[in-house]
Amino acid sequence: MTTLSEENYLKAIYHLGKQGAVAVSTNAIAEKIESKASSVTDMVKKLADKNLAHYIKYQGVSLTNDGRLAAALVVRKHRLWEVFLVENLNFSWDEVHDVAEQLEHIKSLKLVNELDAFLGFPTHDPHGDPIPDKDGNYAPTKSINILELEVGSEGVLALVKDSSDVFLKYLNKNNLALGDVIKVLEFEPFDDSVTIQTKTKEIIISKEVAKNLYLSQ
Amino acid sequence: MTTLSEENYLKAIYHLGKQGAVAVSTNAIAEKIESKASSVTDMVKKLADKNLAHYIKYQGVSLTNDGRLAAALVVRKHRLWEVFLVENLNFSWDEVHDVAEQLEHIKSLKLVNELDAFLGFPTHDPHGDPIPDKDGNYAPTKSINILELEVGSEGVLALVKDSSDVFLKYLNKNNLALGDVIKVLEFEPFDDSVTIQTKTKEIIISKEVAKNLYLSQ
DNA sequence: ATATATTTTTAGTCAAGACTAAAAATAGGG
DNA sequence: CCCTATTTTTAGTCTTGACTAAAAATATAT
Repeated sequence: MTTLSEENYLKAIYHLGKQGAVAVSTNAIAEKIESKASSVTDMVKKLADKNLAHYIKYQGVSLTNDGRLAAALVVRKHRLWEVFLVENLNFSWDEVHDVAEQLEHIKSLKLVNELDAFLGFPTHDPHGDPIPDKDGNYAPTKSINILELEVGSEGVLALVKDSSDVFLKYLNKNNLALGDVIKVLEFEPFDDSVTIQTKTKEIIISKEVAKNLYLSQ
Repeated sequence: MTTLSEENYLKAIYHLGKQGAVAVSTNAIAEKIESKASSVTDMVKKLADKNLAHYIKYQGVSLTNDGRLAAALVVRKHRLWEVFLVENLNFSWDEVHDVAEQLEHIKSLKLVNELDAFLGFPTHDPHGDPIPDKDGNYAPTKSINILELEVGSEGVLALVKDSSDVFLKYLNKNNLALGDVIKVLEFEPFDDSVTIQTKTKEIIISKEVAKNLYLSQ
């Protein structure tokens, strides 16, 4: 059985592992989890003892199959609860994170799977992130970042990578939501900002914003 | 902010306080919570420091107004989640306890209150226990124990006091559920067993069982 | 009323998980 | 290739919440 703290480390390694790196560094985990490298070293040894992680001193960490499945289950729970909060309890997409962060640690296989069924087996959470199935798998996402599109192309806003409430509130303010049709009108070479056509108006978004918006076509 | 452990102590004192006693004994709490008296002493001091409990050495513990409200909120959450599990996630009444025991510690006022609304503001959980409102209050229950009825009187099964899965499974096996009409047919003086008419058949229940069944009329 | 039994508290440990400061290993630049 | 900067680990502490064993207070019984 995994503790709450172990689950948070597994999740951090899981997410960091997704973005390329074969082995994740102690410091990267510490930063993600807002703790210190020394604490990470301790915990990572424990995960290795439990056969949840591969760990070689000074060489970084990666998940074992067991560890990856455990992490995926936490992510699955997190995202299913987010759907529940938005669809059934009138939460908005910028309010769900902290609560889902707690709910993801509730231990009951029946609970997760019944919740999944109750929600109609959703494939994505309110931010467009994919929901892993019981075995930790999900269909590879094919959405593409705005910065990689051609001028004139359009698509549907399918994923926002940053789920912080500051960013989501920015999107709310600009009337941008998942499912909206967006058209790329112009790239500005000076600062990499992008002019886009939203469902209500034309707006200029900075590179930092554009980096977090993914469209499906 | 209360910790998970503090909340469990508050809940124990709250429940023990309901059954009469003005001040609850260290040993009683230890037994309820399956810990040791010495651990209870430590925690109770902490609760007193936080103004959640009144505590006099060797004299027992009681809750302050703040403590009682905090405890009632935990109970409120526990019972609301039980309703959700049974009504929406296909849990049966003997499966909900362990999961609700975890869910009751999720911290989010919005979550509790939205859940309450989603469920249609239920007044009782699946075992017939009353659900406290936001302020910790609930209508006094007027159901009466089977052992206090007259022969020939009947009522609706409104509350089962023991919510352990062993007991609930016994009731399932005998086809007894909340809302069923039950008639008292005979009291046996030798062992205080009771013959009752259920919706399907006549059965004899032991004193131990009868003690836990409450009818409303 | 005093001796004994029971309950409660105190004192001292322990494990989990986090931290700081210092030591060790690795990486990078000249 | 060596010297320095950075990263990672180790060693030692701290806090929370629990425990055991011993001491202190209270309750009970003759």
